[in-house]
Amino acid sequence: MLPNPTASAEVASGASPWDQVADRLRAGGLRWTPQRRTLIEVLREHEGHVTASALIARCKERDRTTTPSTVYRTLDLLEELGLVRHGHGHDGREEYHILPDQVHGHLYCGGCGKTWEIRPETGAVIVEALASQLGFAVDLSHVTISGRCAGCHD
Amino acid sequence: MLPNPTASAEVASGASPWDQVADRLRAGGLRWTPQRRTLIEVLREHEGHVTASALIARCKERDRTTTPSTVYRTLDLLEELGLVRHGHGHDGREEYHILPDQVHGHLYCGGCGKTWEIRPETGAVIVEALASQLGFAVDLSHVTISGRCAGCHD
DNA sequence: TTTGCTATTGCAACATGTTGCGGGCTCTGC
DNA sequence: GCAGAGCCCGCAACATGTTGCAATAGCAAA
Repeated sequence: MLPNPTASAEVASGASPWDQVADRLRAGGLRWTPQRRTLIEVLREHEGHVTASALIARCKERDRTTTPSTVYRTLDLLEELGLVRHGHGHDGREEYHILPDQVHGHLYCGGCGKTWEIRPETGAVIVEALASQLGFAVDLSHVTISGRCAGCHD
Repeated sequence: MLPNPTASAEVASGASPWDQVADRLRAGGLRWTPQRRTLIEVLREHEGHVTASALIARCKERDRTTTPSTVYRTLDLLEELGLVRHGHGHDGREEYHILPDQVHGHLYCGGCGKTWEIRPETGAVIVEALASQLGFAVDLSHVTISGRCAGCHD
């Protein structure tokens, strides 16, 4: 593990955004609790997307007393801090994008059940189409678009 | 409104696709029950989109003994018959499109909370982008895309 | 260290869907 | 119009989220 400099100004290269969570919370008059620590630890172990229920399960492994409402509330907080983003899978269930580096959408194939990310170039076409035709600023990351992939056409 | 070209055979003028439901069910060895009749009656009164819970509530008004599981199961059946299509609203809750004349997507504005339909021309751009770049056949009707409308930009 | 403010937790209840099961009802064949 | 076959219903239990409330516990000031 890296040493933890906890710089208040800019982050030294190599530091993880998670290291600052405690301070960022306290700076806002919020609190650093064992339950929040547990969730952060779990999130550090993941990348990409995780369902809410998977996160709850992992938290329970570390702390048997974990309750779902606390996890959901903490995730809301982390979303406000920009550390996660929530979206909905093809079936409407919640999914969390961890440390979203860039906004990207998702495709779900009803044939094979796989999920793909929409590459920025492709996403840009969609965003642009809705922006120019309707003046609508799309947040592609919120939903999973369904359909059939190239390998599953009829 | 356009006439509805859904069925392969022609529909006599004035006839509603709902009139054929009973026969179409029986033709498949399925049954025409009071619970199904109630739901059909409710669906006839609606157009466009309805949430599942709204349908359940309306069914309960007509028949106090309505149970949710029956409604959901019947809606699944009707979806197989092509009379409704389900999708997910911006919050992941189920929504049903009644008598979908053409596939269309939906936009939800997180600012004002309104929902718009994506016009076929606009939808075509999106479908085309994903088809040509990824070979992915999008079903736009399944999800509600979130964002901010022209009136709600910052 | 102690004290006090109040953010946070865990519980309980609720909302929305899903699923397995036993008994009842629809339909068909006679 | 009766009886048999099996589709369907309602129930109960569960899965996933959300919300209100009283009690707890973080944090900072004294």
